[in-house]
Amino acid sequence: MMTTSHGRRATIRDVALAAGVSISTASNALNGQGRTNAETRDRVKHIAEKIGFRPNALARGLLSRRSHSIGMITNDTYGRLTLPMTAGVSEALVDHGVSVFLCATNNDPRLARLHLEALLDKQVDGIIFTATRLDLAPQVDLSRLPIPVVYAFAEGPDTSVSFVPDDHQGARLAVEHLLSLGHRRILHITGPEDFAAVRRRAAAYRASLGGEGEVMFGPWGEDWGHEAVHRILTRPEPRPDAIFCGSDETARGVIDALRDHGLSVPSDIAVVGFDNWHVVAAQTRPALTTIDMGLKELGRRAGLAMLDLTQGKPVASGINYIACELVVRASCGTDLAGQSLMSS
Amino acid sequence: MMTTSHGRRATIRDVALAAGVSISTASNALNGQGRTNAETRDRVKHIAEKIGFRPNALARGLLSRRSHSIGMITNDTYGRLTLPMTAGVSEALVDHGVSVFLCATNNDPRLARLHLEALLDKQVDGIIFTATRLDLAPQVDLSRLPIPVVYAFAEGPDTSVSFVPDDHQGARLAVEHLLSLGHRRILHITGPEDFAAVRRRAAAYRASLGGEGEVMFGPWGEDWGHEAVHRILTRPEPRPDAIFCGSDETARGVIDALRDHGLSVPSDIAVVGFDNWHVVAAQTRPALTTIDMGLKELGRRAGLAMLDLTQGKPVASGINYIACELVVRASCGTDLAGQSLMSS
DNA sequence: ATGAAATGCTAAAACCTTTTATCACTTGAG
DNA sequence: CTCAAGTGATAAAAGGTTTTAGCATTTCAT
Repeated sequence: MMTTSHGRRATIRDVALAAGVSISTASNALNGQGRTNAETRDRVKHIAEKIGFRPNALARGLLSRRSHSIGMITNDTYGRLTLPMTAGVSEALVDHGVSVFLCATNNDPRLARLHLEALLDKQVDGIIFTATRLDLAPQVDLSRLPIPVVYAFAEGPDTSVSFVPDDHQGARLAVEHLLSLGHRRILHITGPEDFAAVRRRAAAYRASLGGEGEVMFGPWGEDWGHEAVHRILTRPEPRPDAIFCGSDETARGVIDALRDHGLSVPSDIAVVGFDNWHVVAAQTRPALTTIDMGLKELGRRAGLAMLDLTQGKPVASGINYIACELVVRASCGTDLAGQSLMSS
Repeated sequence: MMTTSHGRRATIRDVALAAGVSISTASNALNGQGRTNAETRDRVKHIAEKIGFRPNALARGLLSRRSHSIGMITNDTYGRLTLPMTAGVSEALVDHGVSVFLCATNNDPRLARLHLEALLDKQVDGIIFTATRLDLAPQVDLSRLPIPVVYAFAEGPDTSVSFVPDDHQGARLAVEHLLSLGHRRILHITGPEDFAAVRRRAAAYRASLGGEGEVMFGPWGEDWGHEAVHRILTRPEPRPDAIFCGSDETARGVIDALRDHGLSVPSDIAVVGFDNWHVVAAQTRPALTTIDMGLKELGRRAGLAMLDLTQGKPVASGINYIACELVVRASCGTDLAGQSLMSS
């Protein structure tokens, strides 16, 4: 990183001086604007490169009214959801010179307001709001801002642009995978019913089974998996041959409980999870077949939408559902095993 | 958020116009600089508040050469370590109007360079480098930057300022907890020896046992926990009465394996982990007693150091070790149980 | 040879704020 | 009554960039 003799970063003034041209000519040459002699242009560019000139984004932003930075507001201090999404946003934008301010509000309205004010003062080109839960509202009013707002893993008002995982499609993917492996008595053990995502997954599960099926709602966490398994094994009805879980944690609890009861996964009962939370899914024994919500892709999409918005391009408002993916590990048997089971 | 009639954000010009004073007077009044009549000052302030004036940080930064933003560069896409630290940094700085750019490099040198250039262009006041591993070097050269660099959960060159968890003290905490509960044959099952943190924890473990003890190095993950337990249970020597694990994941594997072998935790063997990674530690059965590295506090400290550096205050270079904390859950028995065991 | 058009460059304004130097005016002391 | 000091306000410069309008100069067609 070169600097001029007086220690500061090289400015376009230094370039102009060294090239023996005016500041405007230097600017024109570097940006390909106006009428410039090819020879002059090359000379200026060469000198700029030599002394390591890079335009001051503050000055540029002041003039263009675009700071090339956006704010991301999250209530997540833990990181499981936010960081993959932020990485996706950032990845989509860094090639366009846009950087991302990350603001963790910790669910504190005061902090949220403080962060928002700082972002607006810094003239961010837009704001992406993210939550740990689809149906969680921001702690500050984002509806009357003079800049575009995009919701990622959150649902904004109808007129806004939102990106959320396609829970419906994801749940269908899970159930259809089980069906394709020949399972018919599929149970759904999931989280609390007041979560929007939980209700959607349950609805899709029922739809995939033609309206049949049984859903057990409960708290998040492994304990509920244990508890739910205990309940179904101590009742008379026929046992399920597969369990679709609303989260990887629940699935892990379920699998551990099944083992404790002497049942083997996947040969006695197949299990599929939801989240593809690596630390849980990969470490479960057997490793968990589960649904990946594509958070990084979701972030990337949100970032691209933001880019269009800041460039004045029209973006369709409403909710964009990002497709989930099935990640096959061992807890349902492999696809091959499934095939042979079908053909036998 | 009020705006002027022409739609843009209110500027100090609007304030001056509305108050019937010059721009300089308005600025002086708002900032308490220069000589200003008390009555004028109040009037200007009142009007500024009324029309919702907030100074443009870009213009201000251009003049003061302080952008009131810093960059945070991480190679972590997963978030377990980075987000708590970022939240800590952000929390320490938001009250001073400083915002944080988060840059996930995904371990890609090209991306790292791109991010760094964008940060420098935006005139960030400093950069905090973070890694998922203490002994991981940045993918770009940070040693010749014109702005201060702080290392968080990473060790920079001698002349720089670094913050890392006190692995030594943390490991001692774990071993001493086990000793205080009456355990004497304490085994250490941990990660790969080429990790700096692993070697430190192992050294502290040995030191706490007066140079005795046995360390089993292996890969991270639960599998290694299973494998290690299998080894020690199939050999003739006397069994350990406690196991100190180098990570919560390993600890979970250990506990599960012990249960599989018919041993009970904590009554047969006590187990303590390292990380306090909530999803693992809280869900393990029994819930894991473990060491918390205080990542948020580490981030806060790094943020405060950065604040001092950007204000030209001297900051001692070198490595700052942040104290770990013991989090008691159930896998060693409770402290009370320990007390009664000692007194019996 | 002459007017029009094209070419290459530059001065100046604009973005918004803070600070410095300066001006006009009042007050108080001698 | 005069001079010095103090008071309250302001014009202008500075920070770094881009863009607009304009100025010479050259080229070309007539």
